[in-house]
Amino acid sequence: MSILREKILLVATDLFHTKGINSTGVDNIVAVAGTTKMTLYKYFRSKEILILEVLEKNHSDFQTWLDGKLSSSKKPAEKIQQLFDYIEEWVNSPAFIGVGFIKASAEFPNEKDPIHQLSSQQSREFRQFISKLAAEANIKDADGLALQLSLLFEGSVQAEQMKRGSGAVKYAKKAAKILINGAART
Amino acid sequence: MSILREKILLVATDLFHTKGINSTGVDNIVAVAGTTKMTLYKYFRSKEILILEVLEKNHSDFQTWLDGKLSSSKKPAEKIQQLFDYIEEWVNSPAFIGVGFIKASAEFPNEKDPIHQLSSQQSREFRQFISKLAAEANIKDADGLALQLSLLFEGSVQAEQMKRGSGAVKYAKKAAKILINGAART
DNA sequence: CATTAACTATACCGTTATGTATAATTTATA
DNA sequence: TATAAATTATACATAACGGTATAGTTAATG
Repeated sequence: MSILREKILLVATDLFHTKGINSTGVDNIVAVAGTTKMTLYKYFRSKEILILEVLEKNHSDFQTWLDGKLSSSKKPAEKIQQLFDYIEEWVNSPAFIGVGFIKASAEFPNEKDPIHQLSSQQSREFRQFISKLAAEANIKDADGLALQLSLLFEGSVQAEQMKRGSGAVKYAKKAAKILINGAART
Repeated sequence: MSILREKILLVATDLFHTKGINSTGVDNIVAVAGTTKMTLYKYFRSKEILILEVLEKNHSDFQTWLDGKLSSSKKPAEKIQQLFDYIEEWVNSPAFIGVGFIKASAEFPNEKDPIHQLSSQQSREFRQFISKLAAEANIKDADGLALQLSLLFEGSVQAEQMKRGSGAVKYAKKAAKILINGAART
């Protein structure tokens, strides 16, 4: 609702990705967002809450975007085939800055940490999303294929983080097609 | 050479992985290592230098271990096939705590940062190592296959970081075999 | 116009961070 | 034992961190 709240979320998202989460202070965020700490703490009780909300927004935004893209294909078998086409489009878009739950799990390695737990949950949700696509395409070991495709996905994002413009997704896409076709035959 | 120097490197490695790099202070390191800051700063000019040395030791230790394992196989075609067997052994060993350059690149996203640059370099070196294995096994697109296998590797480590004992490597191994066999036929 | 809500400005608290200065103390070695 | 090197102990400097308190200011709304 509030314009400032949105702005803070937006700026935090950007700074977290370009500078790292722990290396981004709230002073830094409010300065870039053009507001003050009082306003930030009015909308977010703590920095941890802010981080969690940023993660949630990122993840739901991506899922919404991906759902929209995939909804154009009617046949399930086409959907899973096109998954990496859209991932490639997304990763190679100028707006791409990384995947929140991958970075967050590295900065908050403790499995008891709420931030780590949310990251882990989002990673699992994405894998289940792929598994559902695979199951609808009548692939027998849907979970197994989904796990493999998620490895390619996370590996690609990791590679892109190491070196922007690495072109890793192109090869991930090729690998994905091979794995999907292999799984479909069983 | 110095016993304290080794101890500091060991403790820093452990804390960086279990708590994160930016969340681990030098006070914390020296307390666990049973020494003082003066000694730490005698051996390492700055925390950044310490991080870089930890990364270098991690990487060379892993490469040395992997080289040793692979040297038992004489035939090149066997080596690339066994790569993920050893990766699985390594990831599932109790001593496994993660891959330094993956975490470091997440905590230091700026491509100009020396820590990020070293991470990126180590990731590239590992990929080239796989590529050499593939080339020796007479695989045509050795670089392409190496990239794909490295995606599976980094994705697996990422998955294991999200949830310890995920069993992701088992499926990465299966995927690797499919991709290797597919590439070998070309 | 008056009231209320949203927002800014600024100073501050306590803690922790990296890194250094200084002096005392242990350990090794000639 | 005398000397030098390694290590400890401790205090400190400086800065940044997350978070709060207080007061002032703007903007919307009845």
